[in-house]
Amino acid sequence: MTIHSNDLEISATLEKDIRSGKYPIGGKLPTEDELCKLFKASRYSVRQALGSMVSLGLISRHKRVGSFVISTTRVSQLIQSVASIQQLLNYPQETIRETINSEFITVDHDLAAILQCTPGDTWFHMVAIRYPKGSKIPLCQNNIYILPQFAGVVKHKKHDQIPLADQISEMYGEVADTTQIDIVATNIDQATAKILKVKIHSPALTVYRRYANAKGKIFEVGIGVHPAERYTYSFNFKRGT
Amino acid sequence: MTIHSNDLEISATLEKDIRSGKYPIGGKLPTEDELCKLFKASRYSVRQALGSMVSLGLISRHKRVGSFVISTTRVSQLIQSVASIQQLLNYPQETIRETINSEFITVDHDLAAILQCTPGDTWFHMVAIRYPKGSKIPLCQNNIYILPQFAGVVKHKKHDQIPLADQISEMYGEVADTTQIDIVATNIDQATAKILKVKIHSPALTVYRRYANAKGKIFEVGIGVHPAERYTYSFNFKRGT
DNA sequence: TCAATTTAATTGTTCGAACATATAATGTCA
DNA sequence: TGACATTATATGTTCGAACAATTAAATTGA
Repeated sequence: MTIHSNDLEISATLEKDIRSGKYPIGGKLPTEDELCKLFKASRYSVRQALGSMVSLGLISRHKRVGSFVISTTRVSQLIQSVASIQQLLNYPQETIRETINSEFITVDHDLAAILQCTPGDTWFHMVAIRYPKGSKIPLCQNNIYILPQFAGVVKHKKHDQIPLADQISEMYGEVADTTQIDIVATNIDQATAKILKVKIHSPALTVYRRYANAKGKIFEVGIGVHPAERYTYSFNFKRGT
Repeated sequence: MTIHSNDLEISATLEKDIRSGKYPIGGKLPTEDELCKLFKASRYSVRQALGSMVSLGLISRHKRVGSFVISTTRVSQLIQSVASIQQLLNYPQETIRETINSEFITVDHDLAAILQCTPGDTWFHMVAIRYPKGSKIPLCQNNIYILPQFAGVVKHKKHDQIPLADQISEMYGEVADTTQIDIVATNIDQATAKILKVKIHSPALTVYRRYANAKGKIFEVGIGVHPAERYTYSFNFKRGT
């Protein structure tokens, strides 16, 4: 293609040499200068090549020291990425959340384990039902617990339309850095069965969502109970790099 | 820090200008040459800056045309990434898979919907039970379907220890490009209840895993039935960029 | 011997220049 | 008018050079 030897040729050759064992794991690659002479290329191209190998997880580089082989194969990861917290739950677009109760509570022993906090702490508790738009059949029951300082979200004008975590982010600047999701199979108890209009003990998917900020502090926990036939948790992974 | 104006200053300034509306969405940034004069920097630094803005999802660039603003805020995504297919199921490290049956089958109408193939196709079907190491209590029952040309995996020496998808990748070079996971709550039927040593109709988590190659062709489908109290599907997301 | 200082090797950043490449816009000709 | 060729323009790639920054190793000194 081009008249110069380029960064792609260089990294491809080095990658081959690493796989072949010429540069073993833990071994040191030639310095940039040596590679320039080896490939008759400029330092620019050599550095482009080495840079791409770093991002592929093949080598690491250190000032004053050099480049070292850390793997013979590219790190290839399966990645799921979602644009918003709402997508994590992949509800059909058009669903409505209706809050049926909200109050400040004192955390007991059992709840403390779920919220990963200390018994006696105060949290704000909301119970909500989610319906498909225009339908009377509830999709799920949601128990939502948030730190008391964020209780003001109930006054948000679009309160019932956008996810609570987004409201908290918008109103208080507390942003979900990590989101942990646990999914378990359960039987629906009597009280919930009545709300969801299903038979008692029918199977359900219960989804725990824990939102934590960058410091690891959990500020919202949602517990969704979904009748089995009304909800499938579904997602997919794509191989990266 | 440095005596030159650098790529970070340039991209920071441009990002600010985009947020302030100086360069609105859909608008065109100055050309590289103009930016060089504007920032009194070399084209190298300008291009570094523009490159980073592309990867942040702020602008797009086109030869002969220029750079265009596509967003006023960085794309910030929640990302789950796993290193291996095994982690997708997050079984405890030490579990054993025992194959209790394997045969070639002809796909009927119902199964065709699950395998997303045509009724009458031939697949290879295996039934396996997974146990915690040293225990007699089964963790789950697995129905695994693979394309017939990969049936040779049963002869693999470590057959019962490494994930099937990894074996197929190793023996046949067919690699999972995308993996779709569907999770539903179910009741355990009589036959499965006996195998898993639980009461009939007790709740279970059923996990469908569909592995497809880069062309989108599904080559393995696994259906795992996990008694509720023995398994929780759990994962977490971290905010990217 | 050991701590502080200096040296030197290597990667990191930036520059100016040249040429390659893609393509929108323009021009040409039947 | 419309198909085809040409041109101009902006981005894409590579070069050689200079200096900055970091830090392992060597040197120095008490």
